[in-house]
Parts: sequence; structure tokens; C-alpha cells
Amino acid sequence: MKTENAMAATASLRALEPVQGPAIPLGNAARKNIAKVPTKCSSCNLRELCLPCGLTGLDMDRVEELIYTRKRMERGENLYRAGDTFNSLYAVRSGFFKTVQTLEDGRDQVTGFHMAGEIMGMDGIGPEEHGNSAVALEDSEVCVIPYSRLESLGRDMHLLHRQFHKVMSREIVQEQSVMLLLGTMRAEERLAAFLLNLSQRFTARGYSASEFNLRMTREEIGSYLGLKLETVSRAFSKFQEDGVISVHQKHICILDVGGLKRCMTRKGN
Amino acid sequence: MKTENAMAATASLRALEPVQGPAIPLGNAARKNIAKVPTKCSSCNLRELCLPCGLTGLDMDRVEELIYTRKRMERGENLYRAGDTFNSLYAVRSGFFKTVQTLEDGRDQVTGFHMAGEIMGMDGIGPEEHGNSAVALEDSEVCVIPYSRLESLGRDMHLLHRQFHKVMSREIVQEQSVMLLLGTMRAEERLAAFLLNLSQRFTARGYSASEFNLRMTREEIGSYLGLKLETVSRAFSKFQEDGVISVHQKHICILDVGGLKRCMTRKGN
DNA sequence: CGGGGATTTGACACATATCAAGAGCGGTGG
DNA sequence: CCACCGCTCTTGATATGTGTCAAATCCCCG
Repeated sequence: MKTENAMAATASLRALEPVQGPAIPLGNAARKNIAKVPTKCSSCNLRELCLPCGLTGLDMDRVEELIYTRKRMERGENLYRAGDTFNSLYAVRSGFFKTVQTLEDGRDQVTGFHMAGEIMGMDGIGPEEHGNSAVALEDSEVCVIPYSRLESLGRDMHLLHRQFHKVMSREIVQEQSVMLLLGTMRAEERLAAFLLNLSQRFTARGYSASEFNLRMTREEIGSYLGLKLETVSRAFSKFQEDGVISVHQKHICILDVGGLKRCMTRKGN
Repeated sequence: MKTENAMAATASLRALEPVQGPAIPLGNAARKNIAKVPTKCSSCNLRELCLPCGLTGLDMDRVEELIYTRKRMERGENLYRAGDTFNSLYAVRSGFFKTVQTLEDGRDQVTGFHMAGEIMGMDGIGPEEHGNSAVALEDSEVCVIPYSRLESLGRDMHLLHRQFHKVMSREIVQEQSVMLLLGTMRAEERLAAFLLNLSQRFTARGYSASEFNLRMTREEIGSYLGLKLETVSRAFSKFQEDGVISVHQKHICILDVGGLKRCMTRKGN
């Protein structure tokens, strides 16, 4: 089983390299932005994770019509910003994103981290403008899904509509579980839950469940978990002392999954 | 402008009495549960708030096919429970609900309060079972929307589908704002934000923005806001001392909206 | 009128924030 | 290649907000 470890060696390698084929030199401003789609949904190895999941034969062929542009993003670039008018959803094809929401008084919070196969931008459908900003945490690529096209294609592909509803519903469920985390868990419990969630998502993508590189800073983790970066750092150190994980900068090994799961549960209960 | 105050006098009166027509004696176990629909969407005074919002003429007529049962609920009854298989969405027709999510170790949290015109149960679409439980906080009534029917009706009523997407999207946005609240706000800020949110939703339903009765206990408010009930109580007292609201048990008057809004913002910033 | 739950308030404990200093690491330029 | 700079991270000391525990009051309901 391939570990994220291996690819951490060369920072220029893409997080989801197998999706990419041979590494493509990036940072080439000339042809970076919009590009014709070289890969179809039906041959994309994220299809079982992404929007087309569950579609078969004919439907899978037709779903290609959904995506006619991809977009390269450099680390730090904004995919969209709060207030931008809503036009499209975005599927992460490679790389890693965060979404950030800002309060009137300037306080902000990371509301999510998004990896390959996940859909971003659904917050914009209702208000017709985005309520948060999406930022690439590493060089990334997204498939652009024009919402109007999703609507019209869904008209005769009922499964696509149904699939889309499931994706939105799962987003609701995911957010509810973050609310639960923020409302009821203590610092170490939050971090344990966060690491287990990441681990499980990496597993679903064929990466090691126990070894991976964080794409975000302690501050971003803290923002997402409603903690200060110092508290996140202390919790990492505590887990390491207890021997449930090992931490070297952004590189994490989960040494004792059971132990980490126990960290997620209230002590003395 | 009618205030909620008036109807608070008689506890047996329904929260959204005008929706109900003349008060109907409840607690009649014999004919309580399922009932034929006596009122159509097109003549329901919640139509501008509820799922059919934005539909016109013909579409509005056809949308009646969506709902063929309503359900009466007594205070304390469960509309659905976590783990129930998902079949339907529910639109609150009258009354008031909370949704509660539970962690494996028994800790739980109120993830939402739901009033007339709001849709519950969308968390169940993806997993095909409900992830939380919905409980009536007072005698209530819901319209049952079978999901399969919503899907099939949406096939030739594109606006219905689009409207449904908006409703789901708004749920996502709403939850993100709760995440922001839980992650970044302090106790008094949370309570102020909560009261202003309630006020605004009552306003949208034609009730007083400044005077209303809470349907939930301090403990339920605390659970929703990630606080203990004592903290909620102290924050209420503080607001009252400061003269921004007056509190008598569950009865709330907002005396100074601007002041309350300032309470929502970080002090000395 | 009595009883039980909800609410308020106080005293104190504790988890996390805040402030501060220093170490580690990566990138850049000489 | 090395030195430097800036950013991230770690760790300690202390402050503070909220939780916890406890007691008294209020209020609804039978």
C-alpha cells in the first residue's frame, strides 16, 4: 500500500500523483488557468468518489458533458471569494483546498478542508453568491461544473440529480458533525476526531490510513477546530508523548488507531 | 403588528395560530397522527417561505401532488430518530422542533431549531437514514414530503428541483454560520447572535421582531450554542442588566436591537 | 397546596487563551 | 555552500472565560 510518505520527499510532486499521470511542470503562468479537459469522468480514477459516483454505462458517458473546463491553481490562489456571484461548482481533481468564512468584524474561520473528489461551492446555490472563499493549500486542479449545466443534464439523467442530492446531503451531515465537535468536544478530542477523519478520507483515496502529510498549518487546523494554534500544538505533543501518533512537522504517523479513537471519547465516562 | 406576546397568554394556543385557522382541540389520540391534507400548498400562507417558494401558477397547482399527508405531533414526540430509514422530508406547518445529534459516547447536541415553513430531514438523503432525531418542542404539525415523489415531480418541474437545491444550499450556509459561531464567538456573542437570528425568522413569518416566546429551555439553547445552561442564564441576565433585552422566563423583549448587535461583535475590536 | 422541573445566582475549578521567548525549517541571496 | 531571514511550530507562565457544584427561587401543573 502506497503511503503519502513516499511522495512527501519531493515537494513538487502532486498530492494525488496517480490521478495526474506523469508529473507536469507547474507554475507555468502562460498555460495555467483554464484548459480543455484532457480526461473524461468515465476514465477519471476519482469517479467512484466524485459526483458521477453510482452512474453506469450510458449515464457515465453523458456525464462528460458536465465538465468542459479544468482549472489549475497555484498554492495560495483563491478559487472563489465570498461575495463572488455563483455560477459553478468545483470538483477537486488534485491538490487540497480550504474554505474560509469571515464575520463582519473580521474574525474568520476555516469551515472545511477539501481533497480530491470532493465538491466545493454548494453554499452558493441558494444565495446565488458564495458565502465563503476557497483557497488552494497546494498547487491544485479543479473540474469546473457549471451549475446550469448540472441542472439541465439532470433533467434527463435522474440518477445524476439523485447523486447530486446525496452529495449535498452528505455535506449537511458532515457539517453537523463538525458542529457536534465544536459544541461538545474538548481540545484533544477535537484533534483526534480531525486526524481520524483525515485518515479515513485518505484511505478512501487509496492512501495510507496511518501515515500522511498535513497540508495545512497548525493555525488553520486550530481555526477549523475552534482552537488556538498553541492548543493544537500542545495536543499534538500530548498524543506523541502518549505514543498514539508521531509528529514531525507536517508529517503524521498514527501509531495506535484504537488509542486515538479513545482520545476522541470523553475521559472517565 | 401582531406580537407573539398575545398568544403566550394561553399556553394551549398554537404558536402559529393564524396558519391553523380556528384552534382545533389537540391531544385527541384517536385522530391525531396521519391525516388527509385539508389545505393545499397554493393556499397555504407559508408558501412564500416553504419549498414551493418561487413557483407560479401551473407549477404551484402541480406541487400539491407533493404532499398528501400531514402529521400531528404532540410536544415531546419524535418525528424521526437517528437511525430511522429515510423516506420523507418534513415541512413544519405549525409548531416548533429541535433536531438532536448524538455521539457514540452519549454526548448530544441540538443541531437546529425549526419553525413554520422550514424543511427537516435533508440529512437523511445521502446516507439513506436519518443522522439525527427531530423532536417537537410544542404541539406541532408537519407536511410529509415523500422524497421519491419530490424526485419524480421535479423531473418535469425544473423550478421545483431548483428550489429544492436552494433549500438544501441554505441549510449548508446556515450550518456554516453556526460553525462560525461555535468556533469563534464568546458566550454573550453567541446568545446575541441566536436571539437576532430567531427575531429575524419570526419577522419573516409576520411576527414581532422584538417580542417573542422561546420554545426551548435554557439547556436546549446551551446545547445548541455549545454552552452550559448556567452560562446561558448568566448571559440573559447580563443583557437584561445592560438594558438591551428584557427577560421573563421564556418571554423575551428586545429593547435595543443595535445594542444586541453590538453584543454580537467582539469587544474592543 | 404540594412537588418537580426550570431558572437564577454564587463560589470555585479547570481548560484554553494569551503573551512571550526560543527553536526548527525552508528558501533566498551573497 | 553558507548565512540570514521569515515563517511555523513548540513550550512555558499566566490570565480569563466558562464549566462545575451547590443552593435558593420561581413557576407550572396536578
